[in-house]
Amino acid sequence: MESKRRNKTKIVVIVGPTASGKSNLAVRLAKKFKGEIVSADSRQVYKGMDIGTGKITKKEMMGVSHHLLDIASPKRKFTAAQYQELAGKAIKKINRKNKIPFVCGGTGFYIKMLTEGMTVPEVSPDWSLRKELENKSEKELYATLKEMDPRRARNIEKDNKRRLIRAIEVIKKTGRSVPVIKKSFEYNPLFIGIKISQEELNQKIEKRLLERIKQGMIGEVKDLRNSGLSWKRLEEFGLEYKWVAKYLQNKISYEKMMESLFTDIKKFSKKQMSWWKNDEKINWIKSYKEAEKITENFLY
RNA sequence: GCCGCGGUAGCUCAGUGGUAGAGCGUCUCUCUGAAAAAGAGAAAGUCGUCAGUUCAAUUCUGACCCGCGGCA
Repeated sequence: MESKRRNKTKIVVIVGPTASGKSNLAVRLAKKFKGEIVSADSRQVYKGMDIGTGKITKKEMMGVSHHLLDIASPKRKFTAAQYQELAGKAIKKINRKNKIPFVCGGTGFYIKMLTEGMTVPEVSPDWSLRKELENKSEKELYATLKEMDPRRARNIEKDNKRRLIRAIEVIKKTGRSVPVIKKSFEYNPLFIGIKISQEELNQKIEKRLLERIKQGMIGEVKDLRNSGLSWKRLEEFGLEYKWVAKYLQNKISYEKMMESLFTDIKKFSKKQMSWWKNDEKINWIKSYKEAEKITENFLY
């Protein structure tokens, strides 16, 4: 096992819920161990979405290079497969400079795709087909899938419309069954998770939200709208963008917006944890010192 | 003090003479190009208290307690 691992690129992966202080930990570690950061965040990839996503500022970067921020237009949908490819490239690039890649972010699915090298069917989304299938019921879609791809039908969730549509999309385009997931572990990762109680996290979330408001989060959403994004699209992004957009359309009051933001962000943080809490590969740390020590042992 | 309305799951409320439901929340879980997305499952109530009618009461009756509104 060890000899096998020796040839693989070492990466340090930092996970944790929103507001737990991942970015700061990543920067400190990267600075100490000559690293660069690869973000794993499905919203921070978009340009113009800064305050609402909690994107790190130039100053906070402390000179450490960051990859996969501001690489997509919010007008188009960025996908997990694109992420996988671009993150892979970024890691190679960092590696060639003899630096250590530090993957840091809150999107569990992206991290999983990257570290487990999941091979996802190479069929790009067909939005008109999806729209068409959207009109059918889950039952109908399941029946269709069962006929076209019984293998995939066996392990899919019958009530999950979105996934049923995707599976049908794949079989329609390729004519072949949705393949069983293959995993390839290209990297040798060290997983570091930030341990924090839900109560403490909730306090941080509330404090941070008030700060974001002060920093002009509402104006940011207005700007995005003025740049041509539809309200529907803004709501699709979720959390800050969703609730501020509803507020700006006068669908809800300011109080309702704040209340929904608190509850939704807390909910989101719990959902994030469900990706990691039972993962035995993760080293849960409580302090920077601990993280530094584990990283040092791992790298040298 | 009188009149009216209400007291059912952590919260907001349905409901029925045969010991109860929903939404939200909580907890588990899934995750095959939207993942801040999409979906699944579970736990949870002495139905305000006491008494009466009844084979049977959360449901009907009475008293009491608590909350809200109105009149004094």
